[in-house]
Parts: sequence; C-alpha cells; structure tokens
Amino acid sequence: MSTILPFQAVTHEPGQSRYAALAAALKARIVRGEWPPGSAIPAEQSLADQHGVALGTMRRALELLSEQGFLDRQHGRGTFVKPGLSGAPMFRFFRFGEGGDTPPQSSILARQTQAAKAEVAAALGLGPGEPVLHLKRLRSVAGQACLLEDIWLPLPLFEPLLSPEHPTADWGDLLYPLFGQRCGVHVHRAVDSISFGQLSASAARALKLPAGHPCARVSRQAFDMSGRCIEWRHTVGDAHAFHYTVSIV
Amino acid sequence: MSTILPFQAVTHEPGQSRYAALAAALKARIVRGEWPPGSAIPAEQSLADQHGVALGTMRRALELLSEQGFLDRQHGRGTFVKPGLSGAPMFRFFRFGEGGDTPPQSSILARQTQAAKAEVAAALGLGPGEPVLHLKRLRSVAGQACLLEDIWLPLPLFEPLLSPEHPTADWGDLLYPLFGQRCGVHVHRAVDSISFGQLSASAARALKLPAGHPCARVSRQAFDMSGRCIEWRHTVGDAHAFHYTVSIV
DNA sequence: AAGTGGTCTAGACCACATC
DNA sequence: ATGTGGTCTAGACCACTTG
Repeated sequence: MSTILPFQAVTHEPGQSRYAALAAALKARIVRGEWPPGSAIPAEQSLADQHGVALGTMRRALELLSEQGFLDRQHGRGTFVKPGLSGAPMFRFFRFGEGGDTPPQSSILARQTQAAKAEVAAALGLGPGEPVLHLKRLRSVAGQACLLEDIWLPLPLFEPLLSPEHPTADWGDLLYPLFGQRCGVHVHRAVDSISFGQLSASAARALKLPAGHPCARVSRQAFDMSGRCIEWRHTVGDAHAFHYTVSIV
Repeated sequence: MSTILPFQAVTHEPGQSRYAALAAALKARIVRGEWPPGSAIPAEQSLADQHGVALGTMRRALELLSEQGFLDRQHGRGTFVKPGLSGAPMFRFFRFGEGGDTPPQSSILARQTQAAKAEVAAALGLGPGEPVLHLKRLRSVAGQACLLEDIWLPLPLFEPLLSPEHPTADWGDLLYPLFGQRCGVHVHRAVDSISFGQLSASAARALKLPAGHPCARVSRQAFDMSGRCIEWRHTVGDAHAFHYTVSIV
C-alpha cells in the first residue's frame, strides 16, 4: 500500500516557525471536522511522517494546540480532539442554597424565532434583522428560582431546536450538550461580561423578588472552534448571591 | 580558574522529571534573592553546564518558570527575573469617567498599627492579635472619589512604611512599587474575591454617595514569590460603575 | 562580531494504558 | 507485548540584540 503524503507541503512563510504552521494546518483539519470532537487523532510519529518533519517539531505543534484548548493529550492513550465545554458553569458566579448538592434545574419559558435586534446581531456577528432563535429560561436549585436567562442563537444553524417533536421539557438541564447532539455545534470558549443593576418588573416576578431588587448581570458570547459566535446570552440573578474569584498573575 | 559546580546534584525523586527538579532548584535561587527582581540570570548554556544537564533540558526548566511567571525570557537579550506586579489593576473592575486618560490618584486617609483581628490574621497567615499595619486609602479619578480601600500589612515586614520621614502624602499613586522600594517586598500574584453589598455610612460619606447605596466589594490577597500572603485588602466602589470580563476556556 | 534565546533534527529510552 | 505520549540528549543552525 503506497503512503500518500497530502499534508507534507505546509505553507511556511518566513517569520513563522514550522511548528506554528503545522499547528495551523492541524487546527484546520480539526475545524473542518476531519477528526470529530472526542475522537483520537493519529499518533505523533505518524503525523510527523505525514508532514515530513522531525518528531520533536510535531510534538511542539501538538503541545501548542493542547495549550490553546483544541487537543487533549493523554499519556499512553493518545491525543484527542477536545469535546468542547459541556456544562456552562454559570453557577460559578452565584452561591445559592447552602451545601446544595442538588444539581441546578432548567426550564424553558419561551421559544420563538425573531429578527435580530441591533445588540443581538452585533454580538452574534449577523446583520440586523437576520433570523435568530430566542429562548427564555429559568434555572432553579432545589425548586427555588435563581437565574433568569435570555438566549439568542443564529437561526439557520439552530433550526433543529425548533422541531416540535422535541418539546423543550425534554431538553434536560444543560444546553451545550444539546447543541452538540442536535445541531453539531460545540462550544469551544466563551466570554462573560459582569455588571450590576436592578431587576425589571417581569424578571423580578419570575425570580420571586421585589421589582428593582439589585441583580448581577452576566452577558455571554460563546464561540465554536472556528471562532464564530454561536450564542449570545443574558443572565440575571440576585446580586446578594453573587460571588466570584479571580487570580491575577 | 577551576569551575565549581555547586548545583550539579539536584535531588531528583522518582516520579519527578529532571526539568521539574531543575525548575524547583532555580526557583529556590530566585526566591532566596540570588538574582534580584529585574536582573538577568546566567545564559542557558552556562546554567546547563552548572547543573550537568543537556541544553534542551535546561531550556524546558526555564520555560516552565517562565510560564509560572517567575522569569521573563527575551530573545537575543537574556532571561530576567520578573519584577513583580507593578500597578495593582484594581480599576480594571470599574469604569469611572468617560474617556478618562487621567491616571487614578491615591490619598492615604489613615495609617496605624493594630492587633490583627481574626479575619485579617487568617488572610495574612498570622496568629490572631499579631501586629499589622492598617491603611485607609481613597482613590479618585479627575478629583472624583471612586474607591475606598482598607489595607492590612504584616508588621515586622512593613515597618519602613511607618517612618515619619516619609509622609504618606509622598507615597505616590501606586503602592506595589513602594512596597518593593521601601520594604523589599514584590507582589508576584494576587487573588481577588468579588461580591455585592451596600455602603456603610462612613464609606458612603467618603465616596459622596448615599448610605446604603449598592456597592461592589473586592477582597484581595496578594502573595510574594515565596508564596506567603503579604497584603490583605478590602475595596468598595459604586456597584453601577462595576464591570468585568472573563474568558472561559 | 559576539552573545543571547528560538528552532529543528535524529535518536534513545522511560512511563503509562491497553490488549 | 504493543502502542502511545513524556523525557533527555547532542548537536546544528537561525534570529534577535548589543557593542
């Protein structure tokens, strides 16, 4: 069996190291879906042969992609494509209940298509008025309403979530695994913006708090591996339950 | 001239890689003050010879310390000991003024020695009742009071800050450089905890806001290179000026 | 020109996971 | 026993900074 070396020639501009070019080439193969999330990629030596570089150089490229969160290297087992963020750890910003080991629950209050307003379109990188799916979602701990979320998703992509065969009651408590299973969308990274404000009358009603009660607001942009924004989310919760810890280095 | 190899023998327990042991040994030499912050350490080849390892192994150790924030490597110039955090970017949590290019100002409202209360002692890793220096500090932008801070520093160490020859009016707008110059203390990393509350009457007075006004609270522990806590700080500011952005990967 | 860190190679051997 | 990633070596050459 003859061995084909389709990736041997890597565009290697001066000013860029070979391992960086290799990493870019491998990343392209990942993003293209050649190796699905969670699956193993070929062994180091095999990849080094394919690209015609020394083992050490290929290792350098793989380590780079590992640092960037695209690969997961496991001693003795192999190198795997990172499956993406599973639980969106929104609750790390809040502390509800005491020793609450009960997992947060999720219920979808509304699901509808909309024309994207300016802010939503800007966040998602769409033109204003393009179709989006809007979700309103309440998250509870031990039956107690805690967080209220507005979520916007670009629509051709998230069409499967509109299917009446899958009522929102069956969606489960985590959205990101659902995005992966039903829409083939994997969240690779996210950016959260935090501020404080007062609850609107309707939000206060849903959270069973007085209108105007102080709240913490978290606005999230979530991105897939190719870098496009695939979710815009706005979350509010009781400001007194807010807490967060940051390390500065 | 005979060459002495005092660091050749590095305790190298099984289960630990040689470069990790080398990194620990080098870090010890840094923490001990053998190479002061900001100064250059010997060249890679020289260190490799000193420790009797291959160049690549020493490079691995140096890269590790660089990732951990102890060293700063500069192509063509050398490897330097990180000088420590200079500006403690407390204002990255808040947005005061508009295009405010005016740098934040600092004024010390109080400076006194105290016996550490339980919370302060715990944060600083002291026994309760041990002596600490307490500072009260107001930070302003364009003459407008913005943040009120309570700062506690362990006392044998920060004695120089009590000197009446250096009135607090001359301290300047940044504390961490002062800690370095006058006390030989360099802040290597810090941990900030954020929560929400209401202004006490006295804090409200200092910030020219109504008592009970919503505020953001930031509690900071700052550590030096050896890992001991050398500052406990409590900061409050108008909650409506608070904003913060986090990346999740 | 000399000295520094950055890249790349080719090969040996080790540690871990799996069959 | 086999295959995987992790460590270490020894050496060549490149790129950047400084005198």
